[in-house]
Amino acid sequence: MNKHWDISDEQSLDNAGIHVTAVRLLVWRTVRHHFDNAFSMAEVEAVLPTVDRSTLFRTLTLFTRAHLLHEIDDGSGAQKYCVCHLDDTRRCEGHVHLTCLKCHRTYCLPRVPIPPVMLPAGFEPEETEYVVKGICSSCRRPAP
Amino acid sequence: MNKHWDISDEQSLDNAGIHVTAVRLLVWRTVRHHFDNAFSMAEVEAVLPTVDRSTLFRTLTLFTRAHLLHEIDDGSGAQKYCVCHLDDTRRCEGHVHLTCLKCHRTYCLPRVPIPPVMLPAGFEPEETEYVVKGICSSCRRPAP
DNA sequence: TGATTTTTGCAACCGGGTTGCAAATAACTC
DNA sequence: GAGTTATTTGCAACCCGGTTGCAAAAATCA
Repeated sequence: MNKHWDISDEQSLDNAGIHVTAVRLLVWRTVRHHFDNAFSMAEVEAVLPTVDRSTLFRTLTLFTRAHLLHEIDDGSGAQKYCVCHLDDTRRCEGHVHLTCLKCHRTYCLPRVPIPPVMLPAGFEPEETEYVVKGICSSCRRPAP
Repeated sequence: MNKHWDISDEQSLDNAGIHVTAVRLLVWRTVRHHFDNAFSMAEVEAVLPTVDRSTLFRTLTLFTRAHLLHEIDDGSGAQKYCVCHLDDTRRCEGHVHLTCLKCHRTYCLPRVPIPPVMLPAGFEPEETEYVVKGICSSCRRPAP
């Protein structure tokens, strides 16, 4: 078992072929441990005010290309990212996402694959986005 | 049979409870007859340079609230709109969309409903976005 | 150590969306 | 039809998220 949560933060960057630097390690630690669901660049920025916006953008892009993160487009206007939690054997893409219209949090459902549909002949699919918008459980029952 | 394409442009605005003005009629005629697939505000703007951006935005928002248009979020960064072509009895929402990564055109598949998935208990769904990104047939076989 | 590559921060820019406000237009009232 | 009020429109400006050019800083190589 060589799952992500068994290896150190430095290791996982290195395994992904990413040259480890102080900033990258800081960003990676933050997105890995600070957020329990999908996050936007602005949210990371708020937690790490020392890291510049452009650096953050380039770092997140780098992580995404290395398949450490995957991008979610939840319609909020801001690109969201989520740490890939599945084993290497299975791509962490192709699953359903939930997004709350009230608190604007976005959740991955990594165990719920996107059901396929019949596409018109001639269209060559590459990836599919399945986002359910609604009210999440924490927003339905407000804090007592 | 009282389908949209049987009644005049003024009529369909009026039927939707929209107060008809010159600009609104112009915009409605354009989006109805000029585009064969989903369009962005910028595209309408390019066709109607006399109409101001803010007016266009407010008009499209008005049409959307009146269910003459529906919004599509295809991940291009720009909000897309599409004329609702189905009868009043069926909502024109809840179908699959295609978007081409090359030409950035977005197509409605109004006859392909979104297959449902099992959602976690406590989440109250309101609407679902199902967008397939890929290469459309016109982009696969380039013009001879 | 000095030269070269990579990474980072700063500044500025871009596109799409959105708002406040005043002018223009339309609708009411007398 | 003139005067008043409400609605619609255009202008300007702003906001936000994303993105790029460039030079300073840091790391790597020789």
